[in-house]
Amino acid sequence: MFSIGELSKRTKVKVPTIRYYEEMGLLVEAERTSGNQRRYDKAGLERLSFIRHARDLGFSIEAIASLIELQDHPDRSCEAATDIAVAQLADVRAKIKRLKLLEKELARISKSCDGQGVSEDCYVLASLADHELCHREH
Amino acid sequence: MFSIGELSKRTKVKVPTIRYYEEMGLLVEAERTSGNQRRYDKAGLERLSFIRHARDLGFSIEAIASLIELQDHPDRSCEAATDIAVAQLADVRAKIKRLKLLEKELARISKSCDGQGVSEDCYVLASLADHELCHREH
DNA sequence: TGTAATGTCTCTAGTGACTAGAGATTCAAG
DNA sequence: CTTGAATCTCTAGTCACTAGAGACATTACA
Repeated sequence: MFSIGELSKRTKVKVPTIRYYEEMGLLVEAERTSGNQRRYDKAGLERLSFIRHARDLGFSIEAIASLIELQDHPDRSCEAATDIAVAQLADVRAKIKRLKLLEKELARISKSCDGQGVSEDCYVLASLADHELCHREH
Repeated sequence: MFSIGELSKRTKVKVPTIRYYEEMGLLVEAERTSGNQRRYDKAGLERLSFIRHARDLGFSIEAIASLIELQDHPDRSCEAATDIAVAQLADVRAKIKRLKLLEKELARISKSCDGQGVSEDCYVLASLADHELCHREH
Protein backbone atom coordinates (compact mmCIF):
# COMPACT_ATOMS: atom_id res chain seq x y z
CA MET A 1 0.00 0.00 0.00
CA PHE A 2 1.43 3.36 -0.97
CA SER A 3 0.44 7.01 -1.03
CA ILE A 4 -0.79 9.11 -3.90
CA GLY A 5 2.61 10.78 -4.11
CA GLU A 6 4.30 7.42 -4.50
CA LEU A 7 1.78 6.40 -7.15
CA SER A 8 2.43 9.70 -8.89
CA LYS A 9 6.17 9.05 -8.92
CA ARG A 10 5.78 5.54 -10.29
CA THR A 11 3.34 6.43 -13.05
CA LYS A 12 4.54 9.95 -13.78
CA VAL A 13 0.98 11.17 -13.45
CA LYS A 14 0.69 14.28 -11.33
CA VAL A 15 -1.10 14.07 -8.02
CA PRO A 16 -3.98 16.42 -8.84
CA THR A 17 -4.45 14.55 -12.11
CA ILE A 18 -4.85 11.27 -10.23
CA ARG A 19 -7.52 12.83 -8.06
CA TYR A 20 -9.14 14.21 -11.20
CA TYR A 21 -9.24 10.74 -12.77
CA GLU A 22 -10.86 9.41 -9.65
CA GLU A 23 -13.47 12.14 -9.78
CA MET A 24 -14.13 11.37 -13.44
CA GLY A 25 -14.70 7.74 -12.57
CA LEU A 26 -11.67 6.33 -14.39
CA LEU A 27 -10.19 5.14 -11.13
CA VAL A 28 -12.29 3.46 -8.49
CA GLU A 29 -12.32 5.38 -5.23
CA ALA A 30 -9.15 4.60 -3.37
CA GLU A 31 -9.01 3.11 0.09
CA ARG A 32 -8.31 5.64 2.81
CA THR A 33 -6.20 5.70 5.93
CA SER A 34 -7.79 6.61 9.24
CA GLY A 35 -6.60 10.14 8.48
CA ASN A 36 -8.46 10.15 5.14
CA GLN A 37 -5.46 9.85 2.85
CA ARG A 38 -5.63 7.67 -0.24
CA ARG A 39 -3.73 4.38 -0.32
CA TYR A 40 -3.09 2.33 -3.46
CA ASP A 41 -2.01 -1.18 -4.30
CA LYS A 42 -0.75 -2.97 -7.39
CA ALA A 43 -4.19 -3.00 -9.01
CA GLY A 44 -4.47 0.76 -8.67
CA LEU A 45 -1.02 1.18 -10.13
CA GLU A 46 -1.85 -0.97 -13.12
CA ARG A 47 -5.08 0.79 -13.86
CA LEU A 48 -3.42 4.18 -13.71
CA SER A 49 -0.62 2.97 -16.00
CA PHE A 50 -3.26 1.83 -18.45
CA ILE A 51 -4.94 5.23 -18.32
CA ARG A 52 -1.70 7.09 -18.74
CA HIS A 53 -0.64 5.02 -21.67
CA ALA A 54 -3.98 5.53 -23.35
CA ARG A 55 -3.84 9.29 -22.71
CA ASP A 56 -0.34 9.38 -24.17
CA LEU A 57 -1.80 7.82 -27.28
CA GLY A 58 -4.39 10.60 -27.42
CA PHE A 59 -7.45 8.66 -26.32
CA SER A 60 -10.02 10.93 -24.70
CA ILE A 61 -11.17 10.39 -21.14
CA GLU A 62 -14.47 9.22 -22.59
CA ALA A 63 -12.80 6.67 -24.84
CA ILE A 64 -10.73 5.41 -21.94
CA ALA A 65 -13.85 5.06 -19.83
CA SER A 66 -15.30 2.86 -22.60
CA LEU A 67 -12.15 0.76 -22.72
CA ILE A 68 -12.24 0.27 -18.95
CA GLU A 69 -15.88 -0.66 -19.17
CA LEU A 70 -14.89 -3.29 -21.71
CA GLN A 71 -12.13 -4.58 -19.48
CA ASP A 72 -14.64 -5.16 -16.75
CA HIS A 73 -17.08 -6.98 -19.05
CA PRO A 74 -14.85 -9.06 -21.28
CA ASP A 75 -17.55 -10.59 -23.49
CA ARG A 76 -17.14 -9.15 -27.00
CA SER A 77 -14.60 -6.73 -25.65
CA CYS A 78 -12.07 -7.38 -28.37
CA GLU A 79 -14.19 -6.17 -31.26
CA ALA A 80 -15.44 -3.10 -29.45
CA ALA A 81 -11.98 -2.24 -28.18
CA THR A 82 -10.59 -2.56 -31.68
CA ASP A 83 -13.30 -0.21 -32.93
CA ILE A 84 -12.18 2.42 -30.45
CA ALA A 85 -8.53 1.97 -31.38
CA VAL A 86 -9.33 2.15 -35.09
CA ALA A 87 -11.32 5.34 -34.59
CA GLN A 88 -8.41 6.79 -32.67
CA LEU A 89 -6.07 5.82 -35.48
CA ALA A 90 -8.27 7.52 -38.05
CA ASP A 91 -8.29 10.62 -35.90
CA VAL A 92 -4.51 10.65 -35.64
CA ARG A 93 -4.13 10.19 -39.38
CA ALA A 94 -6.50 13.06 -40.08
CA LYS A 95 -4.52 15.29 -37.76
CA ILE A 96 -1.26 14.34 -39.45
CA LYS A 97 -2.70 15.13 -42.85
CA ARG A 98 -3.88 18.52 -41.78
CA LEU A 99 -0.66 19.37 -40.01
CA LYS A 100 1.35 18.47 -43.09
CA LEU A 101 -0.58 21.00 -45.13
CA LEU A 102 0.06 23.61 -42.48
CA GLU A 103 3.73 22.69 -42.40
CA LYS A 104 4.00 23.27 -46.11
CA GLU A 105 2.44 26.69 -45.94
CA LEU A 106 4.31 27.77 -42.83
CA ALA A 107 7.59 26.63 -44.35
CA ARG A 108 6.90 28.71 -47.41
CA ILE A 109 5.90 31.75 -45.37
CA SER A 110 8.86 31.45 -43.01
CA LYS A 111 11.43 30.91 -45.68
CA SER A 112 10.59 34.01 -47.65
CA CYS A 113 12.14 36.33 -45.07
CA ASP A 114 14.98 34.02 -44.32
CA GLY A 115 17.83 35.23 -46.48
CA GLN A 116 19.39 38.62 -46.92
CA GLY A 117 16.67 39.93 -49.15
CA VAL A 118 14.62 41.69 -46.52
CA SER A 119 11.79 43.31 -48.37
CA GLU A 120 10.01 46.47 -47.44
CA ASP A 121 6.74 44.94 -46.41
CA CYS A 122 6.66 41.76 -44.42
CA TYR A 123 5.78 38.68 -46.41
CA VAL A 124 4.70 36.80 -43.30
CA LEU A 125 2.06 39.36 -42.49
CA ALA A 126 1.03 39.70 -46.11
CA SER A 127 0.63 35.95 -46.43
CA LEU A 128 -1.56 35.80 -43.38
CA ALA A 129 -3.63 38.72 -44.51
CA ASP A 130 -4.25 37.38 -47.98
CA HIS A 131 -5.42 33.82 -48.29
CA GLU A 132 -4.98 34.07 -52.05
CA LEU A 133 -1.25 33.78 -51.52
CA CYS A 134 -1.69 30.24 -50.24
CA HIS A 135 -0.82 27.53 -52.69
CA ARG A 136 -3.32 25.10 -51.24
CA GLU A 137 -6.55 24.96 -49.38
CA HIS A 138 -6.63 24.50 -45.66
CA MET B 1 -20.98 49.25 -43.24
CA PHE B 2 -22.40 45.84 -42.38
CA SER B 3 -23.60 43.89 -39.40
CA ILE B 4 -21.81 41.28 -37.37
CA GLY B 5 -23.89 38.56 -39.06
CA GLU B 6 -22.79 39.77 -42.47
CA LEU B 7 -19.17 39.85 -41.32
CA SER B 8 -19.62 36.34 -39.98
CA LYS B 9 -20.92 35.14 -43.32
CA ARG B 10 -18.08 36.71 -45.28
CA THR B 11 -15.29 35.46 -43.04
CA LYS B 12 -16.88 32.20 -41.89
CA VAL B 13 -16.12 33.16 -38.31
CA LYS B 14 -19.08 32.61 -36.01
CA VAL B 15 -20.77 35.60 -34.47
CA PRO B 16 -19.95 34.82 -30.83
CA THR B 17 -16.36 34.19 -31.86
CA ILE B 18 -16.14 37.65 -33.39
CA ARG B 19 -17.36 39.17 -30.15
CA TYR B 20 -14.87 37.01 -28.29
CA TYR B 21 -12.01 38.31 -30.46
CA GLU B 22 -13.11 41.84 -29.74
CA GLU B 23 -13.13 41.12 -26.02
CA MET B 24 -9.64 39.61 -26.28
CA GLY B 25 -8.42 42.76 -27.98
CA LEU B 26 -7.68 41.22 -31.38
CA LEU B 27 -10.31 43.37 -33.00
CA VAL B 28 -10.68 47.03 -32.15
CA GLU B 29 -14.05 47.86 -30.68
CA ALA B 30 -16.52 48.14 -33.50
CA GLU B 31 -18.59 51.20 -34.22
CA ARG B 32 -22.17 50.97 -33.02
CA THR B 33 -25.53 51.96 -34.42
CA SER B 34 -27.86 54.12 -32.36
CA GLY B 35 -29.38 50.84 -31.21
CA ASN B 36 -25.99 49.57 -29.98
CA GLN B 37 -25.36 47.03 -32.73
CA ARG B 38 -21.87 46.57 -34.14
CA ARG B 39 -21.12 47.82 -37.64
CA TYR B 40 -18.04 46.91 -39.66
CA ASP B 41 -16.23 48.18 -42.73
CA LYS B 42 -13.56 46.84 -45.08
CA ALA B 43 -10.79 47.33 -42.52
CA GLY B 44 -12.65 45.23 -39.97
CA LEU B 45 -13.23 42.55 -42.56
CA GLU B 46 -9.55 42.41 -43.45
CA ARG B 47 -8.39 42.22 -39.92
CA LEU B 48 -10.79 39.40 -39.12
CA SER B 49 -9.69 37.54 -42.25
CA PHE B 50 -6.13 37.86 -41.07
CA ILE B 51 -7.04 36.48 -37.65
CA ARG B 52 -9.00 33.61 -39.10
CA HIS B 53 -6.23 32.63 -41.45
CA ALA B 54 -3.69 32.69 -38.63
CA ARG B 55 -5.98 30.63 -36.39
CA ASP B 56 -6.41 28.12 -39.22
CA LEU B 57 -2.65 27.82 -39.26
CA GLY B 58 -2.68 27.05 -35.56
CA PHE B 59 -1.33 30.33 -34.22
CA SER B 60 -2.49 31.01 -30.68
CA ILE B 61 -4.51 34.10 -29.83
CA GLU B 62 -1.43 35.40 -28.08
CA ALA B 63 0.77 34.90 -31.14
CA ILE B 64 -1.81 36.63 -33.29
CA ALA B 65 -1.91 39.54 -30.88
CA SER B 66 1.85 39.85 -31.31
CA LEU B 67 1.54 39.75 -35.08
CA ILE B 68 -1.11 42.46 -35.00
CA GLU B 69 1.07 44.54 -32.73
CA LEU B 70 3.82 44.19 -35.33
CA GLN B 71 1.47 45.22 -38.10
CA ASP B 72 0.74 48.41 -36.25
CA HIS B 73 4.41 49.19 -35.64
CA PRO B 74 6.11 48.16 -38.84
CA ASP B 75 9.70 48.93 -37.86
CA ARG B 76 11.57 45.61 -37.57
CA SER B 77 8.30 43.80 -38.02
CA CYS B 78 9.60 41.43 -40.63
CA GLU B 79 12.20 39.77 -38.48
CA ALA B 80 9.95 39.47 -35.46
CA ALA B 81 7.06 38.20 -37.55
CA THR B 82 9.31 35.62 -39.13
CA ASP B 83 10.40 34.50 -35.68
CA ILE B 84 6.81 33.86 -34.74
CA ALA B 85 6.14 31.97 -37.95
CA VAL B 86 9.28 29.89 -37.53
CA ALA B 87 8.32 29.02 -33.97
CA GLN B 88 4.92 28.00 -35.20
CA LEU B 89 6.49 25.85 -37.88
CA ALA B 90 8.71 24.11 -35.32
CA ASP B 91 5.66 23.46 -33.22
CA VAL B 92 3.78 21.95 -36.13
CA ARG B 93 6.74 19.76 -37.05
CA ALA B 94 7.06 18.50 -33.48
CA LYS B 95 3.38 17.63 -33.45
CA ILE B 96 3.69 15.76 -36.72
CA LYS B 97 6.63 13.79 -35.42
CA ARG B 98 4.82 12.76 -32.30
CA LEU B 99 1.64 11.88 -34.13
CA LYS B 100 3.55 9.66 -36.53
CA LEU B 101 4.87 7.62 -33.62
CA LEU B 102 1.37 7.31 -32.27
CA GLU B 103 0.10 6.31 -35.67
CA LYS B 104 2.62 3.51 -35.83
CA GLU B 105 1.67 2.10 -32.50
CA LEU B 106 -2.06 2.49 -33.00
CA ALA B 107 -1.83 0.81 -36.37
CA ARG B 108 -0.02 -2.10 -34.80
CA ILE B 109 -2.52 -2.35 -31.96
CA SER B 110 -5.54 -2.06 -34.23
CA LYS B 111 -4.34 -4.55 -36.77
CA SER B 112 -3.80 -7.37 -34.33
CA CYS B 113 -7.52 -8.00 -33.89
CA ASP B 114 -8.29 -7.40 -37.53
CA GLY B 115 -8.22 -10.82 -39.14
CA GLN B 116 -9.89 -14.07 -38.27
CA GLY B 117 -7.47 -14.96 -35.51
CA VAL B 118 -9.46 -13.56 -32.62
CA SER B 119 -7.50 -14.38 -29.55
CA GLU B 120 -8.93 -15.08 -26.14
CA ASP B 121 -7.79 -11.91 -24.46
CA CYS B 122 -7.95 -8.61 -26.22
CA TYR B 123 -4.65 -7.42 -27.62
CA VAL B 124 -5.81 -3.80 -27.70
CA LEU B 125 -6.40 -3.76 -23.99
CA ALA B 126 -3.25 -5.73 -23.26
CA SER B 127 -1.18 -3.31 -25.33
CA LEU B 128 -2.55 -0.36 -23.48
CA ALA B 129 -2.04 -1.99 -20.12
CA ASP B 130 1.53 -2.99 -20.76
CA HIS B 131 3.86 -0.36 -22.08
CA GLU B 132 6.52 -3.04 -22.60
CA LEU B 133 4.58 -4.20 -25.61
CA CYS B 134 5.32 -0.93 -27.38
CA HIS B 135 8.02 -1.07 -29.98
CA ARG B 136 9.08 2.51 -29.43
CA GLU B 137 9.06 5.22 -26.84
CA HIS B 138 6.41 7.83 -26.83
C1' DT C 1 -47.78 52.29 -40.32
C1' DG C 2 -48.12 47.79 -37.99
C1' DT C 3 -46.44 43.55 -37.01
C1' DA C 4 -43.88 39.48 -37.31
C1' DA C 5 -39.58 37.30 -38.09
C1' DT C 6 -35.01 37.54 -37.73
C1' DG C 7 -30.88 39.50 -35.93
C1' DT C 8 -28.31 41.32 -32.22
C1' DC C 9 -27.29 42.65 -27.44
C1' DT C 10 -25.17 41.30 -22.73
C1' DC C 11 -24.48 38.01 -19.46
C1' DT C 12 -23.57 33.58 -17.46
C1' DA C 13 -22.14 28.99 -17.70
C1' DG C 14 -20.22 24.89 -19.99
C1' DT C 15 -16.52 22.29 -22.72
C1' DG C 16 -11.92 19.01 -21.99
C1' DA C 17 -8.25 17.83 -19.36
C1' DC C 18 -6.16 19.43 -16.50
C1' DT C 19 -3.26 23.16 -13.31
C1' DA C 20 -2.73 26.38 -9.43
C1' DG C 21 -3.58 28.00 -5.03
C1' DA C 22 -5.61 28.52 -0.18
C1' DG C 23 -6.07 26.84 4.20
C1' DA C 24 -6.49 22.78 7.09
C1' DT C 25 -5.04 18.24 8.46
C1' DT C 26 -1.95 14.08 8.61
C1' DC C 27 2.12 11.60 8.16
C1' DA C 28 7.17 10.24 8.59
C1' DA C 29 11.77 11.34 10.25
C1' DG C 30 14.86 12.81 13.61
C1' DC D 1 7.60 15.54 20.31
C1' DT D 2 8.35 18.60 17.00
C1' DT D 3 9.16 19.97 12.48
C1' DG D 4 8.55 19.82 7.65
C1' DA D 5 6.71 17.51 3.86
C1' DA D 6 2.74 15.38 2.04
C1' DT D 7 -2.00 15.19 1.68
C1' DC D 8 -6.83 16.71 2.08
C1' DT D 9 -10.95 19.49 -0.02
C1' DC D 10 -12.44 23.30 -2.35
C1' DT D 11 -12.52 26.98 -5.66
C1' DA D 12 -10.96 29.17 -9.63
C1' DG D 13 -8.11 29.59 -13.76
C1' DT D 14 -6.37 27.86 -18.40
C1' DC D 15 -7.52 28.04 -23.91
C1' DA D 16 -10.51 29.09 -27.49
C1' DC D 17 -14.40 28.98 -27.95
C1' DT D 18 -19.84 27.32 -27.74
C1' DA D 19 -24.58 27.40 -25.90
C1' DG D 20 -28.41 29.44 -23.92
C1' DA D 21 -31.51 33.02 -21.62
C1' DG D 22 -33.97 37.05 -21.87
C1' DA D 23 -34.14 41.70 -23.70
C1' DC D 24 -33.81 44.95 -27.46
C1' DA D 25 -33.09 46.39 -32.68
C1' DT D 26 -33.70 45.99 -37.41
C1' DT D 27 -35.81 44.50 -41.68
C1' DA D 28 -39.42 42.72 -44.77
C1' DC D 29 -43.73 42.66 -46.07
C1' DA D 30 -48.91 43.66 -45.86
